[in-house]
Amino acid sequence: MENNKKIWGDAFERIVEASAELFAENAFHSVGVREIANKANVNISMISYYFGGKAGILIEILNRFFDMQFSTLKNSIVETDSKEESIKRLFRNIVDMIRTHTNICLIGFSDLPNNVPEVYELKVNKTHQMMEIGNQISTRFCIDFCKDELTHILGPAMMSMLISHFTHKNFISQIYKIEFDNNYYDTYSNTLAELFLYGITGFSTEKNQ
Amino acid sequence: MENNKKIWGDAFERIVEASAELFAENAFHSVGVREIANKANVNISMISYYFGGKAGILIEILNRFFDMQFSTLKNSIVETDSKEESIKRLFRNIVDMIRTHTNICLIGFSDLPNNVPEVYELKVNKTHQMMEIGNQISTRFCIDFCKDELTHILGPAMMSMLISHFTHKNFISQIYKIEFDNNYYDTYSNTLAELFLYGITGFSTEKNQ
Amino acid sequence: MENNKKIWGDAFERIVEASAELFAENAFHSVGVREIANKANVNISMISYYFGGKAGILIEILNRFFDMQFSTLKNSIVETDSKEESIKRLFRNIVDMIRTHTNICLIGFSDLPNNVPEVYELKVNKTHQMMEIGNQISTRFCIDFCKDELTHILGPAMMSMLISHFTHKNFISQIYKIEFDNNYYDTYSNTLAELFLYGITGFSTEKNQ
Amino acid sequence: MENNKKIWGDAFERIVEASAELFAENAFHSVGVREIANKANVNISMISYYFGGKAGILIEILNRFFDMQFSTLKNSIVETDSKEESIKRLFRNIVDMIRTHTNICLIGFSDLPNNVPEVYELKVNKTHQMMEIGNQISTRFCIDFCKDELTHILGPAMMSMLISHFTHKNFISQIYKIEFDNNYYDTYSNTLAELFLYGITGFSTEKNQ
DNA sequence: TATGAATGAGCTTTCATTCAT
DNA sequence: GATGAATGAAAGCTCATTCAT
Repeated sequence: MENNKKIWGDAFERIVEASAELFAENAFHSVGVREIANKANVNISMISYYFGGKAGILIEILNRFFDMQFSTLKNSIVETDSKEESIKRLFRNIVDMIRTHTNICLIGFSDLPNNVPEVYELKVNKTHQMMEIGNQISTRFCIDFCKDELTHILGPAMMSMLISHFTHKNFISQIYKIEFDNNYYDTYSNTLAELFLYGITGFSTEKNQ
Repeated sequence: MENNKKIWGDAFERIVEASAELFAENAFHSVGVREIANKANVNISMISYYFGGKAGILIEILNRFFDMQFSTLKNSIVETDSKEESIKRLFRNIVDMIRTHTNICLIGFSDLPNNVPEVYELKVNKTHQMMEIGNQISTRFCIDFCKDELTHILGPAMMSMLISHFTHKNFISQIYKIEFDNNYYDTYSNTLAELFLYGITGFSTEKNQ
Repeated sequence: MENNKKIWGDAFERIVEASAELFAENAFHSVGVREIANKANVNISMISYYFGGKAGILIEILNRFFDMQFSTLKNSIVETDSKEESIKRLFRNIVDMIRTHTNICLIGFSDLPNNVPEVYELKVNKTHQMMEIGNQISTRFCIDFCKDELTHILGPAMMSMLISHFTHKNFISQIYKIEFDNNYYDTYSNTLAELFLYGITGFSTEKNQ
Repeated sequence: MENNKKIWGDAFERIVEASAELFAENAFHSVGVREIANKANVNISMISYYFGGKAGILIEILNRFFDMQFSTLKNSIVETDSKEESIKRLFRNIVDMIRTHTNICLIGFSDLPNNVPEVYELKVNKTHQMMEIGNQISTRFCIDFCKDELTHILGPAMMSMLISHFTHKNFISQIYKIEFDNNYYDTYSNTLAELFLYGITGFSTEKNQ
């Protein structure tokens, strides 16, 4: 498929982008191929032609998501970092990733459809790989405190924490009149990193000093 | 509707329960009314009869979820608690709530459909109420460290952290052979409470002592 | 059924009236029993109970219509009338009938559903009786000019002419700002009677004198 | 839509014809899309594809009807005609139109559904146009006798008279054993024209001479 | 008599996909 | 490569009617 993308016109890419936008806003099953084809400005039958069906687009998006996520995590491991620097760099990188690829990340982190076999399998496989990477990261800077069996608690907890703002963003912006700019996301990333490092007690101390 | 439930037969309740199970497993839009009617063992037209349409079931479930969530949060505020006791009690109560009403909670915490106007409005309203309760809780035991503007970060982060395990449960259980019993959830609740209180640094210290 | 009406409460009558109103405005098949029951303020099942089904209401209405129509026509024959008096009296009586029982007449004159066997049969029977009455009327005052085979042309033509205003009333009143009062209907009845008697040529002469 | 008809297959036309037949026999609301699709020998979803829904077919038919009716009326105005020739030509042309397009005309003249907004609007618009054309015709050959305010009486009366036979045809043919051939319709058209011109008095004189 | 929950067949419309061109 | 007409299944919903109470 990677090869075909070069041969095929940019219709392929337009479909992916349109779908990412639509799937991020509404559930996979509630987005129709007509809607996608419309937004992408391509003929309906191109979706089956390029992707073998609607699910194929989701697979493509998920593959991109997981590739991106894995490389972001791996690239965040810097040997010379202290534990605090590690976590802060990690959180900053993840937040950057989500900000620059919000749609794809919202889709990747959301509850994916379990009733589409291909998607389900991919999710199982990638979750498995994710856990391994999580272990590597734990090993890197948490070796002295994280028991193995807790990886599966702290890992998902950390990722869920980080994405939570983006899934609630629309609602939060209706209530609090906040401008979500670079400054905001620096604070966001740091606040959660410090929460993760020192908890609300340590966090408070630091902030109030 | 609360009154009607007593008058109406238990078909009403069977529909709610079947739907909760199905909506928890797959997205709202990918569950059909025929599937619901089958599982609930009722005639398909009873869904419109009782709920005015498929969306009505989701509204009923969401109302139950938010009622439950609000009362759980409010009931977790005990004046005599220390900060640590507060957080631990809160986390324990939320985990209990999720365990006893897993389906409803998975639905309530998940990305709800934005393209169903009634559901969207309810979500906006309830998110607003939720933020107010979050503020009350912050005020109760975080007054000395939580700046107001951080409620909207820590609140969603906390809830997302707590639900994260349940959304990943099926995948985790395929990888790690863990028995999810009372002991497990005591640990789970405590681990996250301590993470939230002291971060991974304080957490590790305590655990390793 | 005549007997039952006295025994039964006025629910029977309320159903007939509500249905007449609804059937007059919209086609029989597009009016639901719920709508009828609502408007008549009775329980849905009363319709089947009293009338044996939705079609039963239409049958009741049609029977009333044909009874009314037949007696109106018969009562319009006055031995001592001249031909002109006959026609004018006839037209006046029919217009009166339509004005006082507009809904029932609109239903009776409209295209009745052919796909409801009971209704179809009734329509065939009553049309047959109607033709006989038409013949009697022709015989009474048209004997010298109407060949038998023309009854089936002039009869329907006359009735259609007379009802035509009422079927178009809503549209006409949107275009011409006319008050439909007693005066209007005197003119209406007379205009058509004269048209029927003398045609537009005779009619014009008379009017312009 | 006129353009598309050429591009689209003859499925479009088959749907229109099948629907015209069915709508002419039974009310719009009592004809199902399955029935139409069956008769037209097309897939059921083609109805939404081509017409956007069942109502779209009716709109198409009504547009054809009104176009046809308007051009028939306009084409019946011949400058050199005497008043009698005018009316006779007009009636002959209308009867011809109804005979060659019976189904469409029966639909167009019948009580259209008021509860389909698009249809209702079209009916209002076209009735308005129809009245204007009626005025033109009155002006042409009735200028000396028809007061303006009577157009809305004589116009509908005339059209209703002419269509009346076709709506009663099935019932009439069950009672009178008449062959409805060219001769019959020549008589039919002439009888009504003379009725309209001279009334039953003049009519009888002429016929009996 | 009167109720309203329950039924099952039916409705129109939309779905993702295919195929001849 | 690309089109858009065509397909058949399934979607959510409404229908008139029935039945136990």
